[in-house]
Amino acid sequence: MKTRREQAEWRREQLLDAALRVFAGKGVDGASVKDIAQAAGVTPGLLYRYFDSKEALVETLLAERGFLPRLRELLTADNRARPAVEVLTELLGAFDGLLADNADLMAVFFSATQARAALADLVSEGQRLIGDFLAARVAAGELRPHDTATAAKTLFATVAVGRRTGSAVDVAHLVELLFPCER
Amino acid sequence: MKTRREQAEWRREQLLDAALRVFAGKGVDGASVKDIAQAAGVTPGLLYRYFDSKEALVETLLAERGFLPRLRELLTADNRARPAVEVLTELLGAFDGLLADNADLMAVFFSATQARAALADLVSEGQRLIGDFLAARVAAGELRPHDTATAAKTLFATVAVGRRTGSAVDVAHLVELLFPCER
Amino acid sequence: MKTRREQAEWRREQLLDAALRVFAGKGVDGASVKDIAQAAGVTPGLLYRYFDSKEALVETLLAERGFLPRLRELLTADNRARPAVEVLTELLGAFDGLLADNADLMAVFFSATQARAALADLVSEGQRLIGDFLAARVAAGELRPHDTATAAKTLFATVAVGRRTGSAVDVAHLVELLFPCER
Amino acid sequence: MKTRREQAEWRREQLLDAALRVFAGKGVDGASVKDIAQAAGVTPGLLYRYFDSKEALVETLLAERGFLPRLRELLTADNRARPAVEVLTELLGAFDGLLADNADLMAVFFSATQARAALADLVSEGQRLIGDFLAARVAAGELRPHDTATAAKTLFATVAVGRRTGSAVDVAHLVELLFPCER
DNA sequence: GATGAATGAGTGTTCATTCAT
DNA sequence: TATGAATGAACACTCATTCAT
Repeated sequence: MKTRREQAEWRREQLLDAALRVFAGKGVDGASVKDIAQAAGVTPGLLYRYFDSKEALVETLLAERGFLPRLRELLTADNRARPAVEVLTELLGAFDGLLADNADLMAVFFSATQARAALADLVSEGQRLIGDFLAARVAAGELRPHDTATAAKTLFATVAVGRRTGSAVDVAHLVELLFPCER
Repeated sequence: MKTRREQAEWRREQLLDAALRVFAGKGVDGASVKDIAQAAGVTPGLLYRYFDSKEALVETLLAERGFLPRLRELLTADNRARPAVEVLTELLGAFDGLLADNADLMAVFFSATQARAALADLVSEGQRLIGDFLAARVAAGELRPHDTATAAKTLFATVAVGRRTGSAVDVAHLVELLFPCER
Repeated sequence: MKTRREQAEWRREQLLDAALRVFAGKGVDGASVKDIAQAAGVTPGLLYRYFDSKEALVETLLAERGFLPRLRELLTADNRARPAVEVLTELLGAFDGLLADNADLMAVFFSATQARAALADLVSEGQRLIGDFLAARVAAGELRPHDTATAAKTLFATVAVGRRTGSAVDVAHLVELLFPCER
Repeated sequence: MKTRREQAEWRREQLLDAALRVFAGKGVDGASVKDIAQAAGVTPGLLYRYFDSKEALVETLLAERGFLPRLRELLTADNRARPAVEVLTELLGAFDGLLADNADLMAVFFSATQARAALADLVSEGQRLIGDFLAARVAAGELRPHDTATAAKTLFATVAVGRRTGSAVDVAHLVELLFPCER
């Protein structure tokens, strides 16, 4: 037996779930509030008890369901004891999985006309985190000195575009390609 | 004095121009037929003499204004006589410029929900062309044998995401990073 | 400590107060049940324990808060001993004050589409009462015989329109104007 | 056979007619755009080719159908050669007729929450015009000096309230009442 | 070739009202 | 007694589209 509080929280999440699904399928502009409500099995009016407007719903979705936090966790884990190439391979694999798990959210990012800033933030944050990791390994003498910023961008972009365009990337090959002397 | 035929062709192009501009700014779903007509300085009704529907307009736009032809030109130019790294650097620079020149079209691709297939085609074609180029050079002994497909994906993706997220890529660094032993 | 009965009565009055305020500000159609509930510091649902519908609330408001009773008191006070002009001046002043005190209610009357009958009743009752007063004074020989009905209408209307349009009436001047020979 | 221009003008007037009728019947807030469109025998969407919004429609109605212009004509006619009382009687009769002819518009004025300023303007303009007329006659020695401003308010208000509440005023009696010595 | 009047289905949003808690 | 989740119908307004002119 749910308390009222729990029920409300559950409904909110349910609406966000439905919105994510519908937005991913039809695009933010292409999806109607009615579509979302139907996907959630409720009336359109109810949506407005939980979100001020369709726009507010989109923003909430991007803010609460963004995977930046999880990305941050992933990249800041303590892995100083392991070889850089191993960690990198694992990292990119995990990132790729993250994108796969959040394909819908990716689509929302790309379709939301006003959310470009959020998209740019996401990408640059990811690049910065990977760049920091690489720089640390260079400083430790483990990786050859090179342009870590560009390397980070390259890694991130390759995985992301692979996901976006539906052609998965062979992560092991990618790392080997970018760090050939570490064999 | 234009012939009837020329006038019609001119108006068609004008409408496509306007559509490209407006779609890029507001997204395909966010832009109305009225918006496009206004941008072209005509009445919405006129649009239907040239295109069957808004949807048909989008499809025509993607089909006729796609920059794949120009990308193909770029990559198939005869450059066997020049060093691979030099050609690659020039190539990626030109590709970056192509994306910059067609920022509007990129935005349409990303915003058009049904255009994912077209987008994937675009990307994979580009990757294939670059991949072929790299493979030829490996075969010629000029580049070290490596995973050319992944390298192509990487190059393409890095430039594209750089454009998409507004953070330009230093192409020279990128090539140097991917082909360090070629100096 | 209030009894249950008292508490209910108090809440009812509180809701009517809030409704009067909100209706006056936004008009009957322009005000929502939510607006009224918020003004009363309760939930919309609660309103339906005290009134059957929004419409019923309006009707109750008009019926219970109408100032006809007070107008009647005012005009039927025993003032046979005082000069007519003095009484009239005082009377109109009091009426003017009554309208001022009930500006909100006036606004409700004017905005409630279905309340025209009530408005007409209010006005004609007022006119009748003033008319009776004037007639009595004519009969007593204190005022010159004239059309007392028209005089009553005139007095009443002038004060009411002054209130409605925000331009107060100088009651003393008005009486002097209508009964010039009594100086 | 109507030209396009004429047809458009005709439709605009037809929509204003319908709006006036519907607003008068249901009040401005109580009437929906659909109601008005139905009354005009068209689709709601069409209304927006002629007016920017419902609010704009109300404003246009008040501005274009206001009877102040006709009131002004009435009161500024050259009547210096005729006795004041005769002119006054005719004037008030005409004004009364004007209100009768525009009963719907009166209702709109009274029901439009935001149009109070317009109402006040209407009333004060009317009062000013009658006041000027009276003052001129006083200056000419035709009427006894008295408070012409209050007299004007009184005349105007009496007729207006009579119309508003459905109880017509006997204009002749009213003039006789206010100017008894002129007989 | 081009216009713009007109439509019907849709949009996001608000509202009066109900009822389990 | 009082809440607030939920609804269904309505709202003002926009849109893609048609067609007589």
